[in-house]
Formats: sequence, C-alpha cells, structure tokens
Amino acid sequence: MAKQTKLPSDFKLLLEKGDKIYQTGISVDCVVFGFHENALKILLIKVNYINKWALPGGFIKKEENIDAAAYRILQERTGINNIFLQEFSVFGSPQRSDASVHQNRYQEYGIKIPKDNWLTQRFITVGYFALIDFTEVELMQESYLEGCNWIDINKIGPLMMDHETIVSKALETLRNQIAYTPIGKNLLPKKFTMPELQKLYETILNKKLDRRNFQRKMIGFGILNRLTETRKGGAHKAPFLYTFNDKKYQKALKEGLYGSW
Amino acid sequence: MAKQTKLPSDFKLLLEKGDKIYQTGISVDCVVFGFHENALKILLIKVNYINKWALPGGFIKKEENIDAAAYRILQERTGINNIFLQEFSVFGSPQRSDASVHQNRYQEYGIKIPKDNWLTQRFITVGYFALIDFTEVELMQESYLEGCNWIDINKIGPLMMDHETIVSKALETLRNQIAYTPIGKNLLPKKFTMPELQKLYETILNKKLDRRNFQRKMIGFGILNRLTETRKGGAHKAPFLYTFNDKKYQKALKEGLYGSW
DNA sequence: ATTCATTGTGTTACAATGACACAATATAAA
DNA sequence: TTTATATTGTGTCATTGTAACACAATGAAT
Repeated sequence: MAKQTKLPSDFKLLLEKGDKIYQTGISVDCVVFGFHENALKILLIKVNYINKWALPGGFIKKEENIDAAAYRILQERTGINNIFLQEFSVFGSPQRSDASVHQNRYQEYGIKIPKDNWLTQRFITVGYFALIDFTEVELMQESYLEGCNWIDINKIGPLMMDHETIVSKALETLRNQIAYTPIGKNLLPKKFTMPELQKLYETILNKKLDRRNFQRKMIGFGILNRLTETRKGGAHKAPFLYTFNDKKYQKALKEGLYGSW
Repeated sequence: MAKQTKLPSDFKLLLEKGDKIYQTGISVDCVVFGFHENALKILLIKVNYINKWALPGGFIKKEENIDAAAYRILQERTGINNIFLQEFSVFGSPQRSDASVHQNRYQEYGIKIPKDNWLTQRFITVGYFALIDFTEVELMQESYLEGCNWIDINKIGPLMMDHETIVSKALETLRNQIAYTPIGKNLLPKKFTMPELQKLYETILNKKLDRRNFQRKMIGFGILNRLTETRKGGAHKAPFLYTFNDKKYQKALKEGLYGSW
C-alpha cells in the first residue's frame, strides 16, 4: 500500500498554529476496551512514521471541556461516536512526553520542528477509558494513520511513550470497578448468553469462575432479563439469551451492585 | 491584626516570571481531611483580598512530577509534610478558572494583570486528597494568607471558584474507598478505642452503625492490635485501646479488605 | 438411536451479616 | 460507701450470601 508522504495541510497547521487553537501542555488519551472471540482488546492506532502503536489521543481546544475533547478526539481518530468515556487518571511525569517522537515524524515530511515550538514542551495527559461493543463500530481510516486496530490485551507490544503505563492503569481501574459496578452492557451485543457474559468476566478478571455460582450471582443482581429464545448451534443444550434490564442496569451503575455498609 | 499590604517580592515574581518556572494552564489542589471532636474537617486557606475560603493549591514546576508538586504545594501553604496524597480527579471546565479572582487580588496591591499574562488563561486542575491525623500537624501561617484553618465538612461556606465541586468529589471518592480499603491510620492518633474508630466511619459515611457488628467486622479484617490498656475517663466501662497492625494494614491497602470475585 | 458437550436447576456446608440480650465496669450521684 | 447510669465486652440467633458439587435436560455429531 502506497503511503501518504505529502504533508497534509491540517498537519502543518497543527505545528504552526496549534497553540492558538489548543491548550498547550495538556492532552487526552483514550483506552477503548472491546470484547471479541473471548478476548479483551484495546483500540490502538499507528501513526505514519512512528514505529510503535499508540492510544488514540489529542489536544484540548481552548474553550473545550476535557470530556468533550475526549469524545471529539476519539471520533476524529477512530470514527467511534456516542460511547461512554470515563476519566480514570492523569499522567504527568516530566519524562513522559518524548519530543523526539514528534521530531522524527515531522522529519519524514521534511520539516524540522523549531526548538521552542509548543509541541516540544512537556505534556500532561488525561486518561479516559471506555467499554464498547466490538461489533457496533466501524473504524475509520485516516490518511495520516497507517492503521487503527483492535489488539488483544495480552499481545500488546511496546507502545509509544508511556502508553503502556496508561493501558495498565486503565485495566487496573476496570478490574476494580467490576466488583461493584455492572459491566457488559457496552461490551456485549444486545442479546447474549450466560456463558458469554461469564467469559467476559473471566477475561477481565483473568480468572476461572464457577458456572453455576456465577449465574446465581448475576441473576441475583437483578439487572438481567431472560428471553424465551435460546442460542442454538452448539452440540449441546442451547443456552437462553439474556438482555440487560436498562432501568435496573442504570440504577446499579449509579448505586453500585452492593449497598455495602 | 494589621494586614500585610506590601506586595511580597515572590508574589510579583510569580506574575512576571511564573510562566518561566511553572507549567502554564495546569494546577494542583489538595483536599486534606482531618478528624477531630467527632467531625470530619478539611483544611482551607484564606488568601488576602479574596473573600472566600479556598483549597490549598498551586502550580507545577516545569520539570516537576505532579505528585511532587502536590506535596510541595501542601508543604508551602500549610506546613504539612510527609503525608499520603492521592490523585482522585481532574477538573477542567473552561469556566472554572475565574480570572477576576487574580485580578481583584492583585488590584489590592495596586497592580493590574496584563490581559495576556499567563495567570489569566484557562487552568485545568488536578485534585489530590489526603487523610491526616489532626493532632500531628502544626499549621504554618504565611504573610499572604489571612488564615489556614480546619473547617467542618458540614459548615463549609461558598468556596473560591469550583472548589466546592472538588471537595464534593473528594468526599465521594473517600466514601467509595472506605468500603474496600482500610481507613483510619492517618486520621486517628496511634492509640484509639473502638468507639472512636466507629465514630470516624459514621462521620465519613454519614450513617449510624451497630456498635457490636462494627466491632466484629473491624476485628475480622485483622488489621487491629488490641492493647491491654484501656481509656478511662468516662462514667462507664473503659474501652480497650487499639493500634493498627502496620504490616496487615499495608497489605489490606494494597489488596483491599475483601478479595471479592 | 447413541454419544457427547454443555446447559438448567438444585443441594449442602459454611461464612458473613443484621438485630438484639446480658453481664461487666468506670465514674457520678445518693 | 452504696447505688445509679452510661457505655463497653461478649455472645446468640435467624437470615442471607458463597463455594463446591450432583444430576437431569437437550442440541448436534456419529
């Protein structure tokens, strides 16, 4: 495939006028989790002339909310729209921003970034994460991207800058939240079977769970509707299909699965 | 008390050279919780010529970690040292930074902040919170501060800018964490009684708890040492004193009080 | 028709929880 | 000195939640 070597105009604009449009020194990175074929994946992008995969990220406009920036960036980079993004941490080590990344990239376009350019300064980034249904998104491909892909959480190679740290922290947050928050609505298709839901939990927790106890617990949460339909196809008894009970799911999201204390 | 009306030199330096020393557009604010006389309090400061109480906050130096900045700022503003600070959220609404706050304050010193000065731009702030033993800190008083005080969480008046939002979110985080993390080591003196520990929990959760069940649960966590000493003084049976078992407390901090799943 | 993998449902022992009873004891009141 | 009062230490009991496991039901392959 022939690569785009011409410098896109908006790309040049970013370098020269970016500091007029964006907040300098602060960015956003998104960790988007998806679940497919019994594997937890995250959405990574590969930027031209940068040899490592990276999280979809970008800058915050001068008068833009950080949340809004996260949604916009994800939309621009991947085409994903209307998903629930949650801020989970800030990453601000002075060493984290590696100016050489930008330098090398622009060099390939025949441009040397001036020493005092806004892109060369230290950047602090706000991490957002989301859980989405793998099957419902169509990834966009942009000219300055070599690719945009779902990569198995266990097969992630070295990522750009400190993005591995960001992914780890996102995963840690997800694993903590699963204990007291319902999860699955955004990772599974509308109709799903109990074994499918269980696989999702097992994948996130990286742990085998007892089939029967899992079922009892999930049903006990009261956030599921069992349909009369079953999923046929396997050489065995067909499992029932379930959907989430939207009202109760939302309530559990707010109040937690356990009242505790 | 005669107020300091002369412009401190470091104060002028901040205005004119601050952007050479600090990251622009980003700050840190600290919510420090203390527990005293059965009330949860937070540490607030009052800056000269600003009529509202505010969280101790400040800026991040160019080559400084955000965590390090939080520790330094708290030290500089309140004298508090060596406590555990935890980042809990980012606040970045474009409306949150109210330039008039700086403007009014400098005006009292006879200075008008130039329109394009770094202080007038939008600031995003990183929220940190800490739990500390009220009795172990000695608050410092600085010349540019009218005061620095512990204020009851239920008696907080209007705070500067969006600091009320920041406090609310910190409190919410604390209430969530109490369910799966041990709390108390930094809020109570070394030796304490079970009723004192219970009061702390009740205050944070804003809820009455059963004395006997609370005791059973806490002892069940295995993070307490019961001493042979008792606390005499009340017209009733003297309660035993307890200390935290440091090793087990630390372990519970890392692993959580429940394994769950 | 038989076999096989996997599902739906149920049981049992044990641990955790919420609600409450009663004896012990440090001080105050008589 | 005795008695009263408040609050603590310890324990019980019914209920609920959890972990581990048994067995029948069923969709597809043989």
